[in-house]
Amino acid sequence: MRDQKQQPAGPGRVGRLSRQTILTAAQGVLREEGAGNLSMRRLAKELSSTPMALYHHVRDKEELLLLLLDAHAEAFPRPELPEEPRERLLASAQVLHDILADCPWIVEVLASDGFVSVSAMWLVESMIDAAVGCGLTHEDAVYAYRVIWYYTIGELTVRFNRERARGEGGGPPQRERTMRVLTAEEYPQLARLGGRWTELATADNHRRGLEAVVDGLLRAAR
Amino acid sequence: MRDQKQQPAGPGRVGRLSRQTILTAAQGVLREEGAGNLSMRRLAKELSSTPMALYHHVRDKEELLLLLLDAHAEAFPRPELPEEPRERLLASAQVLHDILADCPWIVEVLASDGFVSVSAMWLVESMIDAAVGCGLTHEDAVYAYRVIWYYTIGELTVRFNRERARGEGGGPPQRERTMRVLTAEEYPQLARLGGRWTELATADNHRRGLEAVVDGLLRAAR
DNA sequence: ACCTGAACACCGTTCAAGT
DNA sequence: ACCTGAACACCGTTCAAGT
Repeated sequence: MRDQKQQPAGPGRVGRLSRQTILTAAQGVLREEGAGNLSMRRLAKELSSTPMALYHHVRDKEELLLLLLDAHAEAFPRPELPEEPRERLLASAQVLHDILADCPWIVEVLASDGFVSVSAMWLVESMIDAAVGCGLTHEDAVYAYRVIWYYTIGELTVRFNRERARGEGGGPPQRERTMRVLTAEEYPQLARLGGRWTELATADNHRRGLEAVVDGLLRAAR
Repeated sequence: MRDQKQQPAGPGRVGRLSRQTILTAAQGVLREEGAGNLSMRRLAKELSSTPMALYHHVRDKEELLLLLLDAHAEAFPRPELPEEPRERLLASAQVLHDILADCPWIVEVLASDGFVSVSAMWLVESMIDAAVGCGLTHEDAVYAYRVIWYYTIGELTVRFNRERARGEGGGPPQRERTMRVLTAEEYPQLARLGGRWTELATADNHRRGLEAVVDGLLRAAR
């Protein structure tokens, strides 16, 4: 895990709290009450401690979230990847997506310019290698990774937000959320866009778009 | 603008406040102090009113943001679009991106499953029409729109977050933000990913990725 | 070094009352 | 109908002190 070296076994486990106990408690809150309820104060309460005690073990909330992401990525099963480059690129990107799909709370942390977790860099490497194997220059392969990254987090952002709007994930009581979606009254031409506007986004469809994106990125290769 | 019909000229302009004055004030705060400082309370102060007064004109903060997005989209110049379908699809998607690129504050509202602003539905239609013109079925064209939408908001999310991390956009005093980026110490293989990891994401590069995505989506057409 | 209590500077939103 | 004041139920983070 990230920062292993800074806290190998020396300081950090003298007092009641440690990075590890904090992380475990955070995972508990996430599991029981959802991402919307994970706050430094809630977490302190969970540990029968004070908010400030936490700041002795993590710099701030963002670091905590990064640590959680890293732990999640590390625990995620590492599937066998195909050898054939294009298949390998697709499979790696799919794993990346699947890792993140389990973490609605990373939306707050998606800030970063790429996948930040050390525990998942093997995936980034796998994707770039596969793209090079497909005939892209190294620079184009890095760029291809970025485009796939954008597509992935775009899909996830929309997905998580929709779930949140529907009240999944144990958020607060969830007052009636009218799902502010365009109505035919506001926008008469809506019908032209085809029905089932909202029902199209499932896991399968992520794969389908992923294939299109990848093929587009590889179209000029070799 | 959205909800024009609900407040044509009847109620809503009797008291000191109206949707319009609130929107104008919000645009001011956005311009002067950035998205991070736009709160219902800040806005009430700007209008020398109370937070609750606002709730008489907008349902909640989300509606306010949607209204702002819609006004922005409406004010955005509507460029001439090329006739040729592929070029038209590319150009429409680029305009969609450019409209949103001016609104760092929409990240909070990107919840929605597609572009929600009525004032910009012409773009969605343009994209879907162009995709059909390229030989996609209507259903595939709608799906293509979604993939492009994911790519677009993914790119924007990363872009805005990077800007925020760098302290642009008039946020709070911005304490030293060490830009929690992977270091070579944490991840020795970092060099393999190529330098200029962060410098690749500019407007030009959005276009380049967009072309790849579009070509991938159109690859099986006709 | 590790933890506590109190405080700072905020949020969005609701309730009950005023005009 | 429109607006106010006070309150509810929170945030992340800092400061000064304790052991």
